[in-house]
Amino acid sequence: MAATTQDRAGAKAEFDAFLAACPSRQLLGRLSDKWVALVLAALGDTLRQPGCDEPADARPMRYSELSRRLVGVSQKMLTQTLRALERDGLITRTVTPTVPVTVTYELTDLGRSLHGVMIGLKDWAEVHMGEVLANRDRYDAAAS
Amino acid sequence: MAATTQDRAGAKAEFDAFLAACPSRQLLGRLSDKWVALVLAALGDTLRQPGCDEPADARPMRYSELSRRLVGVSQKMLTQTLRALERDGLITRTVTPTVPVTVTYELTDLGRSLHGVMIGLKDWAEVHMGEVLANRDRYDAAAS
DNA sequence: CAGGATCCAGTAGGATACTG
DNA sequence: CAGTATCCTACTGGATCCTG
Repeated sequence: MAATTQDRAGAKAEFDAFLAACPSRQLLGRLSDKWVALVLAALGDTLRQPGCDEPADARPMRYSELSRRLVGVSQKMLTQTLRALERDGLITRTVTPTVPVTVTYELTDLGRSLHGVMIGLKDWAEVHMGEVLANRDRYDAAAS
Repeated sequence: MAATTQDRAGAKAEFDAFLAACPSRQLLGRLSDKWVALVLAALGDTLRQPGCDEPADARPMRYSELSRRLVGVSQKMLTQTLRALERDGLITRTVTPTVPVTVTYELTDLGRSLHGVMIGLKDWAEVHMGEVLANRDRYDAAAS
């Protein structure tokens, strides 16, 4: 997944996010979004529920299911994020003409390739939260 | 680095970024920042320069060096980002009282543990940029 | 149910000028 | 060199109302 070494050795990407004009800089900005991380995490996480330990394969999720999982997300942000991810080809949107309509979202292969990174980010935040909190206290105390 | 499986198996974190009130949600929001990703990537990337292939250990970077590497960053954003990262204990700030003053930034152990994830994100953006661009074209064309 | 449309407050973030 | 301080705009993003 994190093929950092390989990338430099083999076919070097012609994109460089360190450069302001590079499209990858803009893409990085797009991916660096709380809701993007959470949506991607949620969509890939469905089968990793308590009880089941194997990642298996992701189950599509409905709009309402996502909005319930991402506690506090506004429908505007959720829709906006989903649209952007769909446009970039990270997720698919499937409309089933039931009454009322059913819409499901699912990771594409491309989205799955990013899922690991996003889970890594989310997990890092959860695992190191305590340490970060302690660091903040120390920093703020020093500035007394 | 991405100990996703391990985290669930072992000591489950008491933080859950899916919950709005959880501090880790706010931390995720902070980390989900273009400049955070680029600063962290830059600080850990110093020894992985062309020519040298081994990651070895990161060299501290000066403020001006960072601002040159992160093309297009404003001093406000750079300073703001560096302060936040320092407060959270991800980087250290060292002032050497030369004339004029020299300030260097370096990853802490905590910062290094996040570096891999951030590099993963940046590299993903660069590697899959072409594919994403193609997906966008297809999406926009379909909405004609 | 799954959004679209609109309004509006808050803030992110650039530009500029100044300092130890 | 490495910032701090201030101003100001543009966009983010929540709240609200409406629809197929």
